[in-house]
Amino acid sequence: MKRIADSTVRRLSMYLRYLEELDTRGQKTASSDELAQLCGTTPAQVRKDLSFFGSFGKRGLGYPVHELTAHLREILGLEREWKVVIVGAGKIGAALANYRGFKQRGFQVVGVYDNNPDKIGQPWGEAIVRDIADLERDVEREQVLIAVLAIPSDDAQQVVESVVRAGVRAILNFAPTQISVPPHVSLKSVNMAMELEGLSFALTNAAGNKGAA
Amino acid sequence: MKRIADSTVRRLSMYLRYLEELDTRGQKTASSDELAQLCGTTPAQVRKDLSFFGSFGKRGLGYPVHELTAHLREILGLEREWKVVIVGAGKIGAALANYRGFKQRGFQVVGVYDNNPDKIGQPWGEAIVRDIADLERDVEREQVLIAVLAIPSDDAQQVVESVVRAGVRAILNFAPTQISVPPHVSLKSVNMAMELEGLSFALTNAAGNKGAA
DNA sequence: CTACCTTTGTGAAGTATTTCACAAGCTCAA
DNA sequence: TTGAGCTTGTGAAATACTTCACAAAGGTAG
Repeated sequence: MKRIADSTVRRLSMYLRYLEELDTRGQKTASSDELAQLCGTTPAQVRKDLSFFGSFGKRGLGYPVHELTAHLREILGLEREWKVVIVGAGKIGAALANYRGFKQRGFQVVGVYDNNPDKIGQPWGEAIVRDIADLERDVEREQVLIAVLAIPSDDAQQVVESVVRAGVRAILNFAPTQISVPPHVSLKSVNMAMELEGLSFALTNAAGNKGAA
Repeated sequence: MKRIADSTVRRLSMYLRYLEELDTRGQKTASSDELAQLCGTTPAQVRKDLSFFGSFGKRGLGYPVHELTAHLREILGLEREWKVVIVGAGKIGAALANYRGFKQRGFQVVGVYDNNPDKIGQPWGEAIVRDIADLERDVEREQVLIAVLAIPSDDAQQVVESVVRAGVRAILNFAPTQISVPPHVSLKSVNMAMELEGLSFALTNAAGNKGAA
């Protein structure tokens, strides 16, 4: 199968979000045009994105909402549960663990870790903060495949290496630093400073910039 | 001036981060190769990115760390202070307000707003949570140009319209929904669900995916 | 059953971004 | 001053992504 662009995957995720909403409302079909408007893209883009994975629509009618929802879930790998560990019991970690969409989409937080003795053992949402010293062992035993890093930059690479050794295959990094992973591990980084600086740039060099989502 | 790609701006931001580090350590020059390795990109990319804005390097030697740092700050619009309001006094808002890099880079949080009566008036970091009803008036009076939205999806569009009316020109949106802004307003969205689903996709369709930063 | 309207799926065209590759410039050493 | 060794800056090539545009279907009304 052809390589799928990252931008395409992000849009699929967005289509899914709005299809679920339409499905809840009982809408039976949606055209590429309708989806495009909801998601802020173009009809051609919607059709092209979906066409990488099959022919889900009916000409003259549009896409069957409920079925397409199921297809997208499958494509994105959301039919199964993914075990996730959160490393770093700070504010970002808390925001993530709190986030409802998380569980809804099949991401099950099996543990929260920190290296601060004041936090270890404290209750934290439904869980209890564990010692980061146990992270590697736990990840291996529970076969966790996804780790979310919400820790200071200096500790990030070290934790990455530890969880990768333990079998983690995907990492979502909130530390504002570059980290490196072996080729078989997927990595996404979210960097708030970068986003804000992007806005600063846009404001500074304003000359009819259109804002991008 | 030619339009600068979003990806380029993000990399500039990253170069800046590492240049500051090198500068602190007293390193005088850095080659495109060194920067590329630190940032996980290629030397050609570094040179091309910088070349959009001028010739900062010396052939045979590399880029002068301290000067380039200053140039990048200027390019990114970080020489001035930007007033920022945070809308939504939840976990994400807290994570942002807490974030040191924020102030360091010249983003000054002038107010935190919420619509929950239990939160309004409560201390929150160094500030006090204000009533969202006052948001529009305050933004206008203080001439705030940047708003960060950390509120539920349903409220997002409405708040956007309010702050845009009040003069905001850039929005960083953490609500997992599509929002629309007039052409003169810049918008960036961070969507954790989307990132995680991207990882789920990568794991599901694993076939030698290289992890992207 | 036919005519007409709508909307998909998709090659081809058009843009945008990244990578290549190399002339030109700077430093240093002798 | 010259030559060797690096490293930049940049058109051109390659690749990636988006948009176009239209034939092929499905639906519906009469």
